[in-house]
Amino acid sequence: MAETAEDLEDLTRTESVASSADSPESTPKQDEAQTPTARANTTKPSKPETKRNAFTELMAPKPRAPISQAPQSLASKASQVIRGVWRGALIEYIEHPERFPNQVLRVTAHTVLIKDAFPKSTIHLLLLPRSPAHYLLHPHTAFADASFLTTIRAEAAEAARLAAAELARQLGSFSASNRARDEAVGRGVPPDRLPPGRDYAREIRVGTHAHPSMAHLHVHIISRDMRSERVKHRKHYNSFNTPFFVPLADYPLAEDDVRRETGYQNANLRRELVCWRCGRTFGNRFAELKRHLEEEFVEWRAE
Amino acid sequence: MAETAEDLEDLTRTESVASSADSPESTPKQDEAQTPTARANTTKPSKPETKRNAFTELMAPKPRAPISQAPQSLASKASQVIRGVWRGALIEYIEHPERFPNQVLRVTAHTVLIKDAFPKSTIHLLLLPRSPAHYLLHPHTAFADASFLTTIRAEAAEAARLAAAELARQLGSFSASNRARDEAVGRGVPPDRLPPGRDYAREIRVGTHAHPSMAHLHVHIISRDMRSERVKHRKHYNSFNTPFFVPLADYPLAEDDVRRETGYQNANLRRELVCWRCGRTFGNRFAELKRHLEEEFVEWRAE
DNA sequence: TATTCCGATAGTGAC
DNA sequence: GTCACTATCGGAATGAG
Repeated sequence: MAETAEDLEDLTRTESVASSADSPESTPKQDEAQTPTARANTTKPSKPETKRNAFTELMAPKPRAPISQAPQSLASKASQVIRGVWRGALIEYIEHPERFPNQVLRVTAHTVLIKDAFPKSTIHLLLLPRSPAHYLLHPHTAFADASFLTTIRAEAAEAARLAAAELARQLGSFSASNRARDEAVGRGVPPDRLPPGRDYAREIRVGTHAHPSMAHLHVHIISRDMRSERVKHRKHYNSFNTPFFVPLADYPLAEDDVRRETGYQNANLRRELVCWRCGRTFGNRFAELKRHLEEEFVEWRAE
Repeated sequence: MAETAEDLEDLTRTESVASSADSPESTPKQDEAQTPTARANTTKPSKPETKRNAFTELMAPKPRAPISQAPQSLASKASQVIRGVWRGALIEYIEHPERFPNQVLRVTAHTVLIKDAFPKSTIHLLLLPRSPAHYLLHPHTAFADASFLTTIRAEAAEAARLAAAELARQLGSFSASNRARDEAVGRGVPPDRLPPGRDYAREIRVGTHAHPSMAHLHVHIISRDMRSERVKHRKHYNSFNTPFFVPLADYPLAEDDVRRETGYQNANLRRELVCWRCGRTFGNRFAELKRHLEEEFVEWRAE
């Protein structure tokens, strides 16, 4: 899977959507921050050699919350509850996207787009709304707000285009239906005169999980394949391949939509495994599904 | 555990109970027997470098039983059913003890005494009755025969003495109550004038399993400790440390003895784990019990 | 429905 | 209640000095 990891690295460099990050990976200030008194609330990674992400960032040593504090709003208290536990890890990307130049792909007024730290497909991005009024809401609640939904949908569409372009870059050379375009690129044909290639946008899905584990609102932008060594158990797979995955297009959900029901969604996660591509069933035999997905991947990318 | 393995090797050499084995480990005939036509019913190990035991012996490739055979007695048919499957592996020790000089400790008119191939304690022997009229019976049935029981008991007692002597040899130097004897041995005191040491016979248990998996009647002669890397799961442990283990002294069982009941014995195998020495309970936490048994072993051998 | 580690549980096949 | 192998399932901790 090293190939995949390297290719995802490339994704940060291929597009014109430069992140707003402007701080270099390492600065003298970080070394100064090693003294406990200098750390205070702005946490820094204690081991510079550790690859930085929101998890290491969030879990970095910090003093216990002081007994005497300035009065807080209810909103910031809620945020405080989340901070410092894994459920709240995404807040770091939202509040400090510039700290993660390797993960953050795009920052707009409304969202931060990052690479999922544990991608479940060849391409797996997360779109994180920045609005504090929304970002701790359950997706079903947040996307009941029509205006907010419209905003996020537009950003998600842009993210999906980016994901499709990266998928084309990574897999285009394996694709039969993309061959003419691929060869034209090889001949130096300018972009505006290239023949249409495979429609990779069709292979990108956009949606939420019915029961997110990470507290902050996030929309998955994920390629169809489910080929990743990070897919390690049934729930990983079923969370993207049953109605537990709620397409962003389906929002707002009707009040009586069955997908709101906890029991129904828990059952979805425990369903028998079914190949997303050929429909073959695998019961509980996850390892067998994994081997099968490898074969399907080869055929899928060759379409 | 290499120490244990080596010490068990020693057991074949320490006592005067020479096995009846007289054939060397390897003969030219075995190589001749490699051709399929020469194998017939007397199976040979196909890979000479593999350490030989009844399992490799029994499982070695052999031709299917020929369609046309001489008429057989019912007894030999029963034996035929067992032959060639794991449940019948012990027959090789019974019929061909001379093939296993490293496993067989003693052969008498009535029994073969072997080292268990997967010992569940520091000392773990199996006493195999040679009587074809008994050796495929369930232990509860076989030991309802008073005369047979008397014979096997006498042999088992001898086997237990052998086991105790080997335990003393392996562990005597760690034992407080054995120190005087140990030091006397060191000073060259003749055996008949040695002070009494620790009573290792008390640490040897003799009995059967209520539901044996190996088809041929076998009596376990096992040291008390249960310290062995071959103890790998709960059933291994509980089969020796619940009423699933039936002391030979308890035979014949009464008709209404609860230990005859299948449901009761299956429950015994699934019981929560309890340390045989201190009575501490471990629920289902087998790994924790294993670590605890290591500590108990050190204290037990120091008694 | 975060991951990771450890370990308990279950099914299979065995020349 | 044979073993050995593979895998599934289940709980607990989760950073760092």
